[in-house]
Amino acid sequence: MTDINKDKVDIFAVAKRAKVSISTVSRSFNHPDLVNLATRKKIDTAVRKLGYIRNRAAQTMHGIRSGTIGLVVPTIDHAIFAEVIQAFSDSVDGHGFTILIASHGYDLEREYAVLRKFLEHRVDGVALIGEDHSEETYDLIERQDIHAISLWNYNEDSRLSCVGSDNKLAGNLAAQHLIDLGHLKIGLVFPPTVDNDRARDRRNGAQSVLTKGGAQVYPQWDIESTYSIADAKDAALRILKTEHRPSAILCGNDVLAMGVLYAARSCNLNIPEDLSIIGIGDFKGSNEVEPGLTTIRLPAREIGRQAGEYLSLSIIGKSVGRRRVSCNIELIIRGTCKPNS
Amino acid sequence: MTDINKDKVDIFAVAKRAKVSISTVSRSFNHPDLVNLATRKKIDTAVRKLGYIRNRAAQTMHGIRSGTIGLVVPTIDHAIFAEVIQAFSDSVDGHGFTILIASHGYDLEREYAVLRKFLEHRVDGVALIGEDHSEETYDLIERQDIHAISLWNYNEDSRLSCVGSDNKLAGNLAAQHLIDLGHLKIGLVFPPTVDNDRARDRRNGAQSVLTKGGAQVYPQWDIESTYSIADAKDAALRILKTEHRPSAILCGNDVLAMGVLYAARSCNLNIPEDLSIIGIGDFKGSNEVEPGLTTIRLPAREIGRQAGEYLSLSIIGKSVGRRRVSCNIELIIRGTCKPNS
DNA sequence: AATAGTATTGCAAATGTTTTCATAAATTAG
DNA sequence: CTAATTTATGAAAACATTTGCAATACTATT
Repeated sequence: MTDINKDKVDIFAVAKRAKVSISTVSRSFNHPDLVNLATRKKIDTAVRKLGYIRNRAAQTMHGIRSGTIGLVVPTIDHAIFAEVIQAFSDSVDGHGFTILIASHGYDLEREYAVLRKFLEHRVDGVALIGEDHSEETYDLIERQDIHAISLWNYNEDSRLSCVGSDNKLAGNLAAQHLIDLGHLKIGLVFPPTVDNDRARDRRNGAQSVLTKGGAQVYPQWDIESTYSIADAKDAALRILKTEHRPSAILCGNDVLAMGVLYAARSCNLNIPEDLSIIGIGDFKGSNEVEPGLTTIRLPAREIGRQAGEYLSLSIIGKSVGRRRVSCNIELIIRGTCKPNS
Repeated sequence: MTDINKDKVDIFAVAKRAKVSISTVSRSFNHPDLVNLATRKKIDTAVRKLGYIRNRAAQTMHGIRSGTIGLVVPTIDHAIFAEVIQAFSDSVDGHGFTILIASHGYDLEREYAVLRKFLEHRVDGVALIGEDHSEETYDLIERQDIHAISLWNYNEDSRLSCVGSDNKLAGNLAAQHLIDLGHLKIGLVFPPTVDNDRARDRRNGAQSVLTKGGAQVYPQWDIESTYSIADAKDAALRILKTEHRPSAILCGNDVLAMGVLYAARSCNLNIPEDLSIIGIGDFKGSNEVEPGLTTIRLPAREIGRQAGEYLSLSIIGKSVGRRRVSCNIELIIRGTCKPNS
């Protein structure tokens, strides 16, 4: 019986079967040019016959990179993050990295816990969403001196490298568009802004332009809604059912805007004749809905791609130092806004 | 200088600082009951001061589980998968597992490659979507004898354990509803069915009921659309603009149904008066759109949760053998279908 | 006070690789 | 034909842990 160690298929089994030493086997994987073609073929055959699969855990122990990148997001199940995650994944995949993913549900303590878990797995780098993180989290990243990047928001003073868009500017642009159209009675539908710098920046950006433009935002028109189309619809119904309603509603993102749009329709309001609506994000479907949603386009795929690219290169060592990348945003005019009469 | 090995913070550094042997440090992590409380405290302090983080790669080499689960999906950026992924992630997270994720873009060769990569990382288990996989993929899973599960589709003959819904039945139910309402001129909008058993099952399920019910599906009403609201809208416009159009359209999923709904609106057709639409899935927003989308609800979260639970337990060893779980689906009647006049 | 446990700790082997160094074989140059 | 290279391979140390076994120290019996 040649198969003494029955089923354990490790590098020894391969070496034995190919009648060479384990060094040669290892070399044939890592530096094939250093081993004879005939030998390599023998090894290859043995590998195939035995169904050998290399053990990265063992490799990682030599200071060799684990080939993994940790991605921590608030939640996977949001149109917006799903798109970023996909692009990020494709991008790092191209460099041979595998993604460890986890969500924290907007709980920064959980975010910290997830980060620690990732570090136990010796990820080569981590990507976080936005800039609101606990001090512990930032500390950990700095002490462990791990490659890290913040996605989605752009901030010239970011503590980490970042790839994202200027969310404050997004708020500015949306508000300015409404002001330019002559709207003065404006409603706001935003997600909770605590521990969420993206939403906060947009909101502040919008507010400042509105104030400057002389618009009124009555408190009862300023509502908070979780990131959910159902919630946003409910919330919007509350504003729209009153006699005294705004002529336009500015939404923190396109999902909320969709909710508002549906709410308007269920009140038999015509869009944009009876109400203007503007969103932020330009998600899938925003262009197809009738009428098409006027919004601020944030280049989700571009952000994910660039972030993945930068982080990969920075790990591989082809790029160093902090970098801050700002991805362009633009106003997309479709059918949900019209001049105030 | 006590810190000879400058920065390398491993179990030795901790041991030295706590003035105990590395065995004791290791034990204090893995079998705390076997080490004296005072010693444990010393170790704890050392760990904190040094910022030590355990190395799972080294642990994994002892046959200890890696604590990771590989999840391979066609794509992350689909409403439907995002929801399943989130639920699955939450579920396995509760058992201490971390997810490795990758997408293959409906390319089964890439799926195989991803699976191999995961196995190099010594994942404790893998989850795949559906039952269409290459023979190589099935082989690999069987030869490596790894815990595996197929999500999303239920099939009593599945080769792997599975947690999902009966997609054929979903097709049946959708078609039956239209038949029951007296529709006979029916259009079909489905995604490509090659290498996609879920879509294929739905389609076959729908077809068989339609045929039995005496409905007509003219070839020009039978269209294929990628999983995209934009594509579906375009496709639907082609049918709807003709004089001779169906009285109802059955869609392979809710995203496509949304596309059809928007297409109808842009043709100034009233839903459901001029056209009935039924989807499959019951995604977010399907309830909120006006009118609400009639559809077949597939319990995405439930599937993700149960799959995560089963796979975790099966890895931990609390459950064994193949299991096939069928998650209930139901017809959700909303506003997009009405009896044919 | 001696004996038998029991609680606590350390030593050393083991885990599956990679890599340095040394050695042997083959090739080339002189 | 010998010396000098070059090519190809193997032995053993290293990586960061866990764990079986042995040794020591303590506690409770009688």
